[in-house]
Amino acid sequence: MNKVDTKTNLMDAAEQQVRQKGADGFSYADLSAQVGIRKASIHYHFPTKSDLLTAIMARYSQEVLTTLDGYVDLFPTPKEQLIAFVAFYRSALEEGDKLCLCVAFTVGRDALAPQTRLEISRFRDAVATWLQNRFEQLSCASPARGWGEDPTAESAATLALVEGAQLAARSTADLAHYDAATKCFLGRLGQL
Amino acid sequence: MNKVDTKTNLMDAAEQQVRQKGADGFSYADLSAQVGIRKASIHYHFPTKSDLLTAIMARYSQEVLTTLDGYVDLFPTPKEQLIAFVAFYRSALEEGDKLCLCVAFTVGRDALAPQTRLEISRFRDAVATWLQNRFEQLSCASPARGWGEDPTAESAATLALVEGAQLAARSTADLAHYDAATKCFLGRLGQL
DNA sequence: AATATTTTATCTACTAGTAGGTAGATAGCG
DNA sequence: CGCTATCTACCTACTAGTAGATAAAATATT
Repeated sequence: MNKVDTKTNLMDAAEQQVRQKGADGFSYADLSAQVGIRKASIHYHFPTKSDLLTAIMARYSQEVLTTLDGYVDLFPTPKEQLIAFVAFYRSALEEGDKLCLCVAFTVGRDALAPQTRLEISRFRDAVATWLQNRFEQLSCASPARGWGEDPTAESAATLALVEGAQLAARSTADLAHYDAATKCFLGRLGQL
Repeated sequence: MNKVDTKTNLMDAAEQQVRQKGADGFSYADLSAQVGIRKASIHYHFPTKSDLLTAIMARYSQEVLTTLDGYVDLFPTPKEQLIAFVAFYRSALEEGDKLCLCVAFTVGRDALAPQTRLEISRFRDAVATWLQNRFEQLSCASPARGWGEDPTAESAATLALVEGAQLAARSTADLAHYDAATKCFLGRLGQL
């Protein structure tokens, strides 16, 4: 079905746009040019821009959380799972010109529809919980090494670190800034 | 001089708007209503929006760097200076509805004028250098404690942490998220 | 000191272009 | 025929920015 693909194409284009320029940084006209469909036709698939934004946030959330859960099966230790987490947030930057959708949405958060905001905070909570579980396992596996004394705080700090590292990289479109910001964390992980 | 104040009022209003909603999130009409001047009159003071954005970034940069340099004189140890740094980024959040101007600009960075971008990256570099100097002093004062082995990396990590913590707080307009994200860092500092 | 000129800061009124969104026609398909 | 997906054509509201008038204040000239 080519018809269904149009919807996916629109979501792909919109996600890319938001991650590059923010929710206010693109228009249905931009999408129209990118997907090769008339501007008005977009409204058939997504009646309002809010619908579109909510849809891409929900899809993004699902995809990322599936990936993270996959890491739990894929890597045997919490240490390796956390390394994969940092690498995943690095890969989300692509050429240094994109951010995590969640980060891109946060700046203009007040102008978003409540449903979009809900999707965003659900995502953030889920990622934080995932991280917290990793740190809890870490404290069981190798206690009293400075890790896992407060898995909740470690989780919040790690999420802030990778999101902040994305901002640093985005500010000059240079992935080296991401690597610099995450170096110490990875170094401390490596000592386990 | 009331005349000069108008310019300052415009910059104050614009800075607040950008930090709340991003550069694309406000218009000259919004500013007009806020400052009590006709929309067209704003162009007298700032011919283009880019001029205005560059001006507020330059002013912000100067103010923040002056504050940070003040901390070096105000607090005797790098440890206390770093604690003040984390507190300063917390205070920039105000009620949880504002971000560091630099963070707010970074999402829509591609659409900004080159001069604005320059001002942003200069600011980022200056803050990173300030942090690096603190970590270098820290490694002299109390070496071999896990700190200061790589002041450059510690600096990048700390900047990413506070900026990421701001995002976390902004996402739910709750300062507690900032505190959670910075708790481990402050805890590790406190052990010195 | 009185008058003329320029500058400053604002206004009203307008432009071209873009935003998100709507109405209604149309083409293809089961 | 009815449904899906698209189109053309349009709307209203808003965007940044411009043109030109105006009143007051600062500066220069007589």
